[in-house]
Amino acid sequence: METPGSQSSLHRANLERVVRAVRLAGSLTQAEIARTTGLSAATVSNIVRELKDGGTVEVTPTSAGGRRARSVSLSGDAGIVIGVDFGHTHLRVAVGNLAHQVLAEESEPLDVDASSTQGFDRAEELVNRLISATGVDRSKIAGVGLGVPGPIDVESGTLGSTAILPGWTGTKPAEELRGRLGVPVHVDNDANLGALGELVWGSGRGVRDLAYIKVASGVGAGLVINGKIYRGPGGTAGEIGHITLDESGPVCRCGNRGCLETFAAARYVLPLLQSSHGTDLTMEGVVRLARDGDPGCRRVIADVGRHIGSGVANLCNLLNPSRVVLGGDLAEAGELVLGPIRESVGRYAIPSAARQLSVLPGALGGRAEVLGALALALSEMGDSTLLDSTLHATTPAFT
Amino acid sequence: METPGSQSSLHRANLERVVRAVRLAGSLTQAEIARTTGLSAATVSNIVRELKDGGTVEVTPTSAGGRRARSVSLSGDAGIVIGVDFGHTHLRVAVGNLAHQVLAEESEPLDVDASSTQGFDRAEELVNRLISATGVDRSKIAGVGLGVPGPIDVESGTLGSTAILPGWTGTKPAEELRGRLGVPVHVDNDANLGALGELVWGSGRGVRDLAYIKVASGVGAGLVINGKIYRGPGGTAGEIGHITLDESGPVCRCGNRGCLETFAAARYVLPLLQSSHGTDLTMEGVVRLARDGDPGCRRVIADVGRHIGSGVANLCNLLNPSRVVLGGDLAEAGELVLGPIRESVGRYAIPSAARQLSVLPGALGGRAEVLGALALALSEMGDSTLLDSTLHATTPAFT
DNA sequence: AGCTTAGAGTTCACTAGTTGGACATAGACG
DNA sequence: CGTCTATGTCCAACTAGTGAACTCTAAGCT
Repeated sequence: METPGSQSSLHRANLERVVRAVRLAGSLTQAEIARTTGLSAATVSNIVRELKDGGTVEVTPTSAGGRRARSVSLSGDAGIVIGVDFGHTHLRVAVGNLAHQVLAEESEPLDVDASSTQGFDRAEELVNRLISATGVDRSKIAGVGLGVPGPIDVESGTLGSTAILPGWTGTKPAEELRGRLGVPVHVDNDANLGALGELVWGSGRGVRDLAYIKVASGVGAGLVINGKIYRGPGGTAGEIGHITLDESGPVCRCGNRGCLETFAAARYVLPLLQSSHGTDLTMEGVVRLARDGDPGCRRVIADVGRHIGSGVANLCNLLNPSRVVLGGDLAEAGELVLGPIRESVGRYAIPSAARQLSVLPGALGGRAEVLGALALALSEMGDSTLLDSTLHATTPAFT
Repeated sequence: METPGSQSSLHRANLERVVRAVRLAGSLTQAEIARTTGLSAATVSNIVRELKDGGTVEVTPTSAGGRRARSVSLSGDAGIVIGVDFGHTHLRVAVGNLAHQVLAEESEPLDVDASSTQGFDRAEELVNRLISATGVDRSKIAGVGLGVPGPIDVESGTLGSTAILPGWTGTKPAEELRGRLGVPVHVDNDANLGALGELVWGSGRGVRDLAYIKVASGVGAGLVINGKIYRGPGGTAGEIGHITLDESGPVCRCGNRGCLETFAAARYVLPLLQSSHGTDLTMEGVVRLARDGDPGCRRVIADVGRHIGSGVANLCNLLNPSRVVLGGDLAEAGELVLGPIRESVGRYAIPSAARQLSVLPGALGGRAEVLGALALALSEMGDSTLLDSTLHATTPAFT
């Protein structure tokens, strides 16, 4: 690490400036780079040569109005990042490059009762499979982002006690995976990664401040503030599920009464339908039935929406984000749940805060978390362009 | 404005680095500067000479173990910033320097019915008085921070409609004051400035994330996230007063029911005591009576505290700040109100979020907003050291 | 008192890096 | 085919940081 303030650090900064400009635009000629970065043409010429020699960038001829300009674009295999997402029932892996393109992505079911060792074995295997499938050079792997479905202390990397996956409590997933893959691994919880995923590739593009609400077995939120995930000093920011909606409401697993979760999370909502719809109902099933017109399921989903809306209204008053993105299984219900949410927000949030808020369904579905893991890996390797948006990433159809 | 990425911008950055190091430490020898900034001794030598010639910095001899080291410190009159705070009943002005020292501060009553023109006349007058009192050079004024007690659109600078001061709606206070003083003026609302003041000089020192809750005629919060005021994309973040605590509670001026404000703000709470304690009661009076043992006032204050605590618990679940600072008249009640707040937070916030939260009274009382205005002026002129804390500012007794 | 030592600041030659201007290049347009 | 125009490259000039050598000062030791 060289000293900051030296000439070489300036040079490095300028290299990054150029790379960022190219990434944002997709491809640029040198003259365009000079204009957008404010650097002189001579400097750009030098920097492009250096980047080309280093393999970070590719140069292809173009036809233009004057001398033939050369189009500069990021070379696809300059660096590879990997996203791994452990869900409650699935394991997902994605491989991407520095140009924010997803090269490959795969998902497989994961047994909830699997031991952590088994889980990591499967993850390692799947990563290896995707790497050889895409034919990229293993040595090009720059970093890995890892998502876990539970509270994780980002400092120590230790998984907290209420993890959905039993038997994983107290493990250090990042360390474990790092040991197996031999590259830096960065970990975060699923709500935060979902937020990041939707921010970079989904419904949050072009926005700097958003909340991603994930409704599944519990209710959590990932907050993006100024384009970055906000975790709070203690790492527990975004616990919207335990906002109190009714002081004398049902008892929540957290010990309080009337938390949002007790009105919206699968574990509290599904029992309402068990007497009428059977005991092996899942959230997915409820959503499907509701879309097919089942009145009971519709009613339940609307009620859930209203309660979520109350929580979102509070969040909106406090944080005034420009967008709220709904993720998790529930998001599949579309307007059936979004309508009541918007209605509730409109009623309970102060008008000036609600006015410019848009409530959207996640665009990535269950992929939000893996793609967020990818984005985490990118951002941890110093890619500060993630929020500058208008990223034209090609997200291949999920296989 | 020169291009970023050039050598001269590097030089400028290094100048700032040195200034920052000196400000943080109070005074340093050149060798110490070199060590803390990572710059070489030669560079530091050049930069210090440049700063000394420019008058930004003063060099005084010291005795040390080797060659006599020269102690470098910011020269007191290198630049002056001014804070102006319009309160509901007071006008306050403070003068400070770049070393984060408050040179003079004064307050005078302001008639609520005063026209905005009158208000600005008074402000201009008071600023002029303090400037000549401190004997600083007018041309050294680098910027002004201005606080107004109402919703202000920071972009356009227009005061919103619910301002406490009647007849000020629609004015552009920053423009107005800029016209009179001839220097850049930056404006924000009182809650945000209070937060900034407590962050830099008060109960928020050493912390990066805090919420400043101001309870007065209404209830508002200023949020500091990552050491900076967070206003939200629409500029209305921090509206904790309109969090819904009881869907069927009293009707609030915002049109909803059961907002925190209806349980905690002076305008809703004072009427509760009017039949027993007379109609010309103020919040200040209630606090005084409560401290003297009046059971009714104590009860009311405790109830207010409990409700605020509920709101803070929600905030805490969402943002997980490391500190909550209570400001406004109510803060004078001390433990009478803090106790119930803490109790309520402990009950309603999830333990992991509440664990490392401290709820403190503001250390600056009614001065928080002016000092925050001072800090705003400093930060707007590119002083990014405000949060790096351990600032040993000397805050003279309030005159 | 005199010598030594060690840390502080300065000077200088050197190096890294950016820039303006001159120049070569290549297509478009008449 | 000449002209025009925008592009990319080269070179000399310039800016700014750095290591090494050097000077300076006070304290500690003999």
